[in-house]
Amino acid sequence: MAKTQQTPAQNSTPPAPAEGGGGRLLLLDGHSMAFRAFFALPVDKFGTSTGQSTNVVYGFTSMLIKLLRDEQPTHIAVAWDLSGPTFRHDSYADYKAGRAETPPEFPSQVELTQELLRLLGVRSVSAEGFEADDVIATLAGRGCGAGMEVLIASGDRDAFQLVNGGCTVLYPGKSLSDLTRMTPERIEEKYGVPPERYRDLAALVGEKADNLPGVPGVGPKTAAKWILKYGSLDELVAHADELTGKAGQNFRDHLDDVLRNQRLNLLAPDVPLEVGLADLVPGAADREGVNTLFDDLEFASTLRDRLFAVFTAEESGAEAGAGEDEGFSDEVAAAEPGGLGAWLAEHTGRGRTGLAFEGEWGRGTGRLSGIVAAAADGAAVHVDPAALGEEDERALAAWLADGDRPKAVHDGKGPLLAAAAHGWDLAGVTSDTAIAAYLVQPGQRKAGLVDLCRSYLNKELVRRQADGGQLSLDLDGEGADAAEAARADLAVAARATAELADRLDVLLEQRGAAVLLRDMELPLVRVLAGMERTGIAADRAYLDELEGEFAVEQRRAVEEAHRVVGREFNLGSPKQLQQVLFEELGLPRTKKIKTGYTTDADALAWLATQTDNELPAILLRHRDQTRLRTTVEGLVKTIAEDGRIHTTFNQTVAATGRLSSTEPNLQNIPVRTDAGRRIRRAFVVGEGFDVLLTADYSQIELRIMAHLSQDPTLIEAFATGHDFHAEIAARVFGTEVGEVTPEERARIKAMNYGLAYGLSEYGLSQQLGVAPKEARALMDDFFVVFGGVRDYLHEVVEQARRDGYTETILGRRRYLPDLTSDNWQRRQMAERMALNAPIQGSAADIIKAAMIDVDRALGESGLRARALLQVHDELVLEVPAGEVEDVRKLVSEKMAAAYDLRVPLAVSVGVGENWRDAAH
DNA sequence: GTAGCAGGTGG
DNA sequence: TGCCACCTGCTACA
Repeated sequence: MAKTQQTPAQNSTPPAPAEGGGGRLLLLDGHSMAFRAFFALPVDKFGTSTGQSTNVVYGFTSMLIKLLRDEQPTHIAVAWDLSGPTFRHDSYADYKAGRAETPPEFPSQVELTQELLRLLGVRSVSAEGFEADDVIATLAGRGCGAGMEVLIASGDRDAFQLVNGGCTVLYPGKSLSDLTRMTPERIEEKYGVPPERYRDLAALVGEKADNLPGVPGVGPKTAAKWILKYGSLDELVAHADELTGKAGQNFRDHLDDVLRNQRLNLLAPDVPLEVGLADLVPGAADREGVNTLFDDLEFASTLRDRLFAVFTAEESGAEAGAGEDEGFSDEVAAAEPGGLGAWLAEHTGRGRTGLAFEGEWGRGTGRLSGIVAAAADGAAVHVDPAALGEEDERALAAWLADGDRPKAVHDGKGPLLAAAAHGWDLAGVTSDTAIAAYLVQPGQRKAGLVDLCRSYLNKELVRRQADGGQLSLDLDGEGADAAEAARADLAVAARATAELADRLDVLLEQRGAAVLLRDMELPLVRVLAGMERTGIAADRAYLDELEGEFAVEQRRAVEEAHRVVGREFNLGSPKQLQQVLFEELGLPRTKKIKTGYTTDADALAWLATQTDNELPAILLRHRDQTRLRTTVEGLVKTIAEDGRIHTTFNQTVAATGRLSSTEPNLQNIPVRTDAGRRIRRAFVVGEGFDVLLTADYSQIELRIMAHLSQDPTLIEAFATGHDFHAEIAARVFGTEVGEVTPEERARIKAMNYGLAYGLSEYGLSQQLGVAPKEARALMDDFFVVFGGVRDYLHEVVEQARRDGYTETILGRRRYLPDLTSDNWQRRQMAERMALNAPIQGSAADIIKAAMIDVDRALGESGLRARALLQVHDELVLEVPAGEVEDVRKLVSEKMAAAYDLRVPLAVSVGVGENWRDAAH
């Protein structure tokens, strides 16, 4: 095994790179780089929910991506140390002795990293009895011999001895990704000796990590000076007597150590290996395997994107024409002037056309700067809306609006609004892949086109524009290329959309959700787009006035607080608040949170009862006023030029099937307090209309619970009761409705709503301010009367556990894998979700159906009234004076008839000049 | 500049 | 120790 000793140093005569080069060989020292990764990234910040650390795998992968991208090697190998002893131990028993223990989080990650490399088609190499360094030296020597350019990524300085004109070491600095190129010049500059003498220098200085002590008092400076003077360590030894001073004496005393060091730090150039250079060309990556591994490691998709970007780039470069099964064609024709109509007629007559759009949209409007239509026959055409002749524009508009030309889009509401701004309609959309994917898997975090292609087609969608098509300054005259890349990207997106739509159709059919997409979500897109385009009028002057008023109150509270405490502090900082309340004023501690003790409204209200100090009350007032002011401020900022606020409704966010509203969120405008309702007063009826009309479902979730549980008592309560909560209270407490006290009613109401959330007895007791025992008793009383509800709640969780998902009345599923988790907390959480999802989700189904029905009925009856907002169980419409009664009737009928439950769907309607006054 | 937390609004 | 959202300000971090 000790056959290295007699071989000459292989780096003394570097083979010149062959003419034209024989490729580029990248060699990585696996353990060394993995170790660097471990210390570069905090281990406690990188881990999965199951406790597997991932900082090494992440850092290593990240570094590998950078290397592949920057260096574009043709051959790659990663060398690993094996656990057993090496020839160096045979020669020096204390080699590497006294090393710190490897961190416990390290070994398992080395295995994961090796697994990842295997999946990526990158060879790992090691040899028994040798270190990774020796393997690298051997491969580097062979690479150089074959005329290849060699790159070595290693955090071990021993590798410096391998550096020559054709071999560079990439040495990591503080962060793993900034690798210094150690060329002969750089080494000489840094250490004062050429790379072939680096071993001599290292032998003199020693290597602490390997337990190889050098000459005491001799650092790199002295060592370099000596080596330069005598030419080499061998010559230095021959002239040892000439060295003067303490250092010279030390050298003579420690000569054995130095010679041992020199012997040991020589890297073996001829390790027997099972692989040859030809084996180091990366094989095909196992994408599915990589995805599965990344899923297990809970890595974000950004890392995957970067990884696959370099690997697909490599492959497409290596084997041209291999793109038939992988990825999507980016071929696209430019529309011939005047020929667009003919092209569309020729290619889109059969099958569904995938569409992709470029431009900007949001807040109810937009602009298109590019469209690609990818027909089912494989052909694709690019259209630049700005450069469209009259004839082509007519042809395009007609085709887009043609309901008989089936189309697939991805997240089409924005493009629909943008198209509308150009005067075009978009009809015949038979799939929106963003929505279809949401119906298949509503909980998923990211559902961009790239992610969906990966999940459902096992294909990579590779974009040519690095910035994803964002506008960038054209400073270097690459405008033409950028435009071409943008077209290619759109073509890829259009083809991907079409293919995805087909795949998702199959999955939806299997899940019985195809109808949900076709008859509910897709028609709803148009309704939502209409609401966003219309917006709701806002009274800016009134809001300005309101803001001033709230600001004055806020300042007043700040001053009072400062006066009470005796110094200035930031009332908005929970941290400073804790300091003041609990340390300076010594008030009793509240509930613990991550960062100390809570200062939330409940806690402050409690503190106010515990002390004579006015501060808690002042803080509460300050919170209220601040909140109101920022809400108003935010709203004012979003008023568009037309004096209206155009929110954006998101159809694919809430896991239960609800809509959400952003920029601004108009679904959480205050209503519960007087001050809050003053803000609602700012939402007014717009010009050309006379009133806002609001219509909401009464207790829709409880009605759904009655329907789903089929509890006879609950159903009966809905059939007869006017005051529902009092009705239930009477049944629970065994009294007449008229005798129910307000307190009893409040308790029952809290429980009624809590039931659908999986409320615990503790939670109920907290909310009611009673002992947990009392809450328990109340729940028991309730379930004695409403046994069907208890059975239902129990059964819905059990069924979800069996099936893996819950379902709404219209078959909208929510998958809850955590129902079978070993982790109690996660399982509990999943059970509460399972309890709630069918109820909240069915309510969402019902109001969505109602919105579509109302919209259609308004259109068919020729009324001008229009929907503006949806707030989960409420619709807000804008209505001309002459239509109020018709609309009131139409809306309440359509909403009540949206779905046939076992109990009636009660709808209450209000009318007023503004949103506050339209309440009922 | 960004991410996570605390706190708060709605249904 | 109650479900589903969104937003703002503060703080620590890079």
